[in-house]
Amino acid sequence: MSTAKAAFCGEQTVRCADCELRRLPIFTPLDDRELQAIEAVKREDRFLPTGATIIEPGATNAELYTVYRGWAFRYRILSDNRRQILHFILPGDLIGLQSAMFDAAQYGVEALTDIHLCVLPRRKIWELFSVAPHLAFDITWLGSREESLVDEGLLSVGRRTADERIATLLISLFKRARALGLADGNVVDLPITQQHIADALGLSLVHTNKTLARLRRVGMFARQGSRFEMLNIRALERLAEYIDQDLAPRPLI
Amino acid sequence: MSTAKAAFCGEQTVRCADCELRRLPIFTPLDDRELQAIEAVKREDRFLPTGATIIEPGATNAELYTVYRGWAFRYRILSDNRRQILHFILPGDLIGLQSAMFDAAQYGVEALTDIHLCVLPRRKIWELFSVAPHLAFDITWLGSREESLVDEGLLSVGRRTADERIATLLISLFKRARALGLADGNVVDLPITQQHIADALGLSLVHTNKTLARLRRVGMFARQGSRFEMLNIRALERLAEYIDQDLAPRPLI
DNA sequence: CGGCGTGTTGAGAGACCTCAAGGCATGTGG
DNA sequence: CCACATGCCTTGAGGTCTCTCAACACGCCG
Repeated sequence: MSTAKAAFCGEQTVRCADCELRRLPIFTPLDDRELQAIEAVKREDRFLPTGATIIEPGATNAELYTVYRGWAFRYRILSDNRRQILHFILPGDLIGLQSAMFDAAQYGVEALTDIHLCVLPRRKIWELFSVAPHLAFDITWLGSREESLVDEGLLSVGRRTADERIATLLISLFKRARALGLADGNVVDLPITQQHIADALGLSLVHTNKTLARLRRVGMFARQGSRFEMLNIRALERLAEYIDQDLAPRPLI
Repeated sequence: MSTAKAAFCGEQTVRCADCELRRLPIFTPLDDRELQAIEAVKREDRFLPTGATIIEPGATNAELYTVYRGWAFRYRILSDNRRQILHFILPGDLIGLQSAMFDAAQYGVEALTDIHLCVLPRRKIWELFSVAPHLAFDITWLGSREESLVDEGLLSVGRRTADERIATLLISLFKRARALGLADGNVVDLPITQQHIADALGLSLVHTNKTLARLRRVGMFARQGSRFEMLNIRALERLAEYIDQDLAPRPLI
C-alpha cells in the first residue's frame, strides 16, 4: 500500500500552523494553544492513490483522519453488492469519526483522487477530549455537519425526483468545492463517474445518464470529462430547493 | 403549551441518580462524579403531548434533550410538503444535537406519544465540554450513533426494495424497543401510522399499505392497531440483512 | 490489437405512484 | 341516541417513473 503512491504531490508533511487550508475564510481560526494541542496529537501524514480503500467496511481499528487534499466518499453495501454512497468527502472533512467511536466500521471510505490525509491516532482521541475541550467540541461539530449531509441525501433519495436529486447533488458539490477554492468561476472538476452519482442518488446508472443528458440539453450545465460548468445556477438551486448552509465558517482539526 | 399536558404520567421530575433508564443493561454505568456533572447541567424536565413539536424546522435556539420516556421522530420537509422521516427517537436518545451545534435547525422533531424530556440548556453545553470531558465524549458517541441510524435509512431508501425496507424498519424498531424493555416477548407497541412508515421509507402510503399486507399474509408479523407481533424474526432479519449493532452498550446523558 | 472503464441510446418490463372510493373506529354536538 | 366529521386503513385501476437488458462508441493502456 505504500509502493504505488510514488510521485504524488511530493508527499511533503505539513505542519498544522503552515496548513494552507487554514488560510481559507471558511475555516475558523485557532489560537496558538489549540494549534499546539492538535500538533501534539497529529504527527503522521498518509498518502493514498486514487481508488484506495481508506476505511474497509468492518474495520475494527480505523484511525481518525482529516482530509488535507483530495476527494473521497463514504458508502454502505449490501451482500449482493448494491452500494449506497452516503456522502462525498472534501478537504477539511473528517473521516472515520463513527468508526473511531464504535468497535467496527459499518461503512467503507474510498479515495476518488490521490489523497493526502492527516492522521489522528485512534488511541489519542480520548486524550484530546480531556486535554483540549475546544477541539473536542469542534470534532462534535464536524460530526453533526456530516450527519447533516447524510440527512440531505436521505431527503433527496426518499422524496425528490431524479431531476431534483441531480440538481441537489451538483449544486451541493459545486458550492462545497468553490468554498474551498477548488472552482474556477462556474467551473469545477468533479472527480466522479456517473456510477458514483447513481450510487449516491439511489438511481440506476442508465437513468442517471439519461437524466444528466436531459438537464444538460436544457442548459443547466455543461460537461467535458470531469470538468463541470454550471450554466444556470439559479435554475439548479430552484430545482434543488437549495439552502446555503455550507458557507457557514467551520472548524478545521 | 403547558396547559394541554395535564395528567401525563404525573409529570414527576426525576433525579438522574434515580433514573429508571440507567438500570437497563444497555446503558453504561456512570460514576458518582459524572452523575453530579450531569445533574449540575440538567435541572429542568419537560413534558409534551402526542403530536407536539419538539423542535420546529428552522428554530434558532433549540435546547438539547435526552428522552426519558416516549417516542418521537426527526424529519425534513420540502416546500410542497413532501416529508422524509430521518429516524425514530426512543428513550435514551438525544434530541437536537445538530441544532445545538448550528445556528438553525435544518430539521424538525415531533412527538409520537406523550413524551418526557430532560433538558440540557443550550448555553451549558460548552461548560459540559470543558468540565466533564467524559460526558462530552458520550455526546459525540451518541451523535455518531444517530448518524449511523440515518446511514442505515439512506441505504434502505436508496438500495432496498419495498419489502426489504419494511423488514429493516420493523426489525430495527423491534430490537431497539426490546433493548429498552418495551417489548413483551415478540410483541411491541409501535406508536406509528402507515403514513409514518411511508415517510421514513420513501414510499407512498398506498404502496406501504400493500407491502405491509403482503408481508403480513406471508406470516412475517401480525398487527392490531399499534400492537405489532413479530412472527418470523429470522425471515425478517434475512430480508433486512440485519446486523446487530443496537445491542452494544451505550452512554446515557 | 484486444480488453477495460466510461458514456450513450433504445426497447420493454416492472416496481411504485396517483387517483378514487369505501370501511371502520372514535369523538363531538345536537 | 343519532348525525356527522375525522383519522386511519384497505383495495382497485390505470399511469409513469425508473429499472433491466442489450448494444455500441470512445479513449486509454498493456
